[in-house]
This record gives sequence, structure tokens and C-alpha cells, in this order.
Amino acid sequence: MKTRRANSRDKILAAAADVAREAGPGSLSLDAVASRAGVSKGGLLYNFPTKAKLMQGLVENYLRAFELALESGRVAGASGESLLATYIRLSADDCEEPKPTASWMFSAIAEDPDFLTPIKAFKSQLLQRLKSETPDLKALLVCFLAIEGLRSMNLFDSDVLSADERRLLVSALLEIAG
Amino acid sequence: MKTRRANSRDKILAAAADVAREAGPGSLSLDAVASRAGVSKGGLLYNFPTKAKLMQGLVENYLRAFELALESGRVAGASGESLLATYIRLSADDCEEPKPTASWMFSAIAEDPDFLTPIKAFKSQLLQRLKSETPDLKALLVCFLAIEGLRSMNLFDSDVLSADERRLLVSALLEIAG
DNA sequence: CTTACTGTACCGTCTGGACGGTCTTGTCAA
DNA sequence: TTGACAAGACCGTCCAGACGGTACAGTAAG
Repeated sequence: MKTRRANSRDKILAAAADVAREAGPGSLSLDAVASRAGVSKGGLLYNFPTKAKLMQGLVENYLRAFELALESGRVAGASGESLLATYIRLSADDCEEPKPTASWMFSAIAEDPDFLTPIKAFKSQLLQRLKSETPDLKALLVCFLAIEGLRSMNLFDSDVLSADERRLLVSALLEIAG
Repeated sequence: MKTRRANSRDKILAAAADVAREAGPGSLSLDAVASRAGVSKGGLLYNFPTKAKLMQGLVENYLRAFELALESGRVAGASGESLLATYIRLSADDCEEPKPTASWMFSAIAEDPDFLTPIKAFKSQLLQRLKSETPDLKALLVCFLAIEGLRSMNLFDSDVLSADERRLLVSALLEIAG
């Protein structure tokens, strides 16, 4: 890409996610991120000229990672597996971890709700793709929304479901998805 | 309750929700809420001594309203309707409105993620109740999570689903719920 | 006299961001 | 090979503004 030395950008992005998760989304200040990343505030501002740019970087990073995971999940999955099934599997794995990985999203929303726009667009596009590949729209909607629910629970750190229940749900969804 | 004059408390709560929705969850300051509620800052601090108390009030208000709606929904619904079906209907109605009514939740999370605890507890309890009344656990989980997904979409102001699709989803869920 | 405020002035803290300086690395002419 | 210099990457400090919260004097209703 661009950076020649150690990649500060990624360190900063990771640090921001850590801070949001551990200190709470309201405590995601530039100072906190900089010190967590082992970088001075000046250095942080060099990589991300404004806080908004930092948030944007977080969002883009997130979307890119998800896209990549979806692609490589398609390859790794059983051949003939539908995209919907891959998506279900992948999301279930994501939600396996007890701690939410995307608390920073709340910080972004607080900063400016428009940061959600790319995420909405991504989801919209994904649903579109799924629709074109899935014959049963009803089943698709149910699965898609249920996964959305699972993701939101993970995001909110809601341990309402037990691990067993989560597994049961996923198997039920895969069954519905066909 | 306690208040004798015009109920400032409710006005303030409503104003806080409005500010969060219109100006963004990050702009929920005491000053903004006070001026929106047509109340002086002193008056606001009289009703809610700290910002945290305000958030708590918002959460409690929300939960109380939901509980009430669920109860009156049980009465209003077709006799013999299961609790799960009532919950689905109710949530679908909630999500009919295009604009999210609970943006303040993001402010609360930013303030302190622990404000979610009562909400988590409420949901946990609701699921427990549903489990004891629903024979098919699989179906219950699918429906519960799908509704959760629908709610989260509404919260995030995600118009990924069209109105038709939403209706189709709800009818599918009611079918699954039996 | 108490309750339920209003209105204003004020304080300490925190935060985003601007700014100027510094160290390192790559380039290129002599 | 070397020395000059430009650009890139980062440091550390400072500041204006916003925010939560306090204090207090006043007042209208019951």
C-alpha cells in the first residue's frame, strides 16, 4: 500500500476497537486510542486527520474483513453450499466469541449516525445477492433476520441465549435455508 | 405518583428521546434536553440530579411501556393467541414506524454500557416466559431472534427490508409460531 | 411553609484538533 | 562513496470550547 515502516494504521484501528470494548464506547477519545496504540496523539492525527476519519477507517476495515471472510468462507465450506448457508455459518462463528468485537460502532453512531450508511448499503447489497440465489424468499427473510438478531445480541453483549440454544438456532436456520 | 403540577418528568423524558433522534445520540446534552423540554437546566437537574439518572429514567420508561403494551396486546389480540404471536405482532407494529424511537439507547450505552443490564434482564425474562409456554423450542428461537433482528434494524434505522418484505416476514413468523 | 421549579453565574474537566518541531529514510548529484 | 536535501512519519504541547454539575437567589402555586 502506502506505508513503508511498521503499519501504524492497523495498530491504531485495533487499539480503537480495544478501547471501545474495554473502556466503553463513550470513552473512545483520541488520547485514549493514541496511548493504547503506543503512538503519540500527533502520530494518530497524522494517520487519521480527524476523529471522523478514524471512525470511517473502522467501518471500512470492518466491511472489508467481512467481505473477505465471506469469500474465503465460500471456498472453505462444503462444495455446493449456498451463500445463505455460508453466511449463517460465518455469522454464527462470529457470535461464538463472548465479547463483542464491534463496540466501536456505538462510538461511531454517537459521533454521527451517517457512519452507518455504508454498513446499511452493504447489508442491502448482501440481501440482494441472497435474494437472487435463494428460491424461497420467506425462508431467506427469516434466516437473514434471525442472523441479524444474533449479531445484534452479540453487539449488545446480551447473553440471553445459552451456547446450546445458539447451536440449536443455527442448526434450525441451516435446515430452513435448505 | 409524586408530581402534582404538570408532569415535567415525562416532558423531559420525551424531550431527551427527541433530541437523541433528531440531533443524534452524541448530542444528547443536558442543556439540549432542558431547552427542548421547555425547562430550565435547574429544573432538569431537579428532576434528574445527574445525567445517569436521566438515562435510567429513559430505560425504565421504555421497559414499562413495553410491558404495558404486551399486556394490553394480550387482551386486544384474538383469544387463544399465544404469547409468542402477541409478541411478534406487537414488535412488527413497533417497527412499522420508519423512524427509530429509541436512539437515546445509544447515548445510554455511550454513557455507561451497564444501562443495558435491565434491558437484557427483561429480554431474558421474556424469553423464559416464552419458553415455558411454547412447545417447540426451535421455532421459538427462530422467531425470537428474527424479531430481535427486526428490532435492531429499526433501531439502526436500516431500511434494508421493504414494507412488503417485512409483512411477508411477519406472516412467516406467525406461521412458524403456530 | 413547602413544593416545584426558574434563571443565572460559575467551576473543573475533558476533548478535538492545530501547530511546530524532530527523527528517519530514500534520492540523487558530484 | 558521500553529502545535501526533500519527504514521510511521528512527537509533544497548547488551546478554545463544550459539557456535567454546583450554588444560590427568586417566585408562583397550593
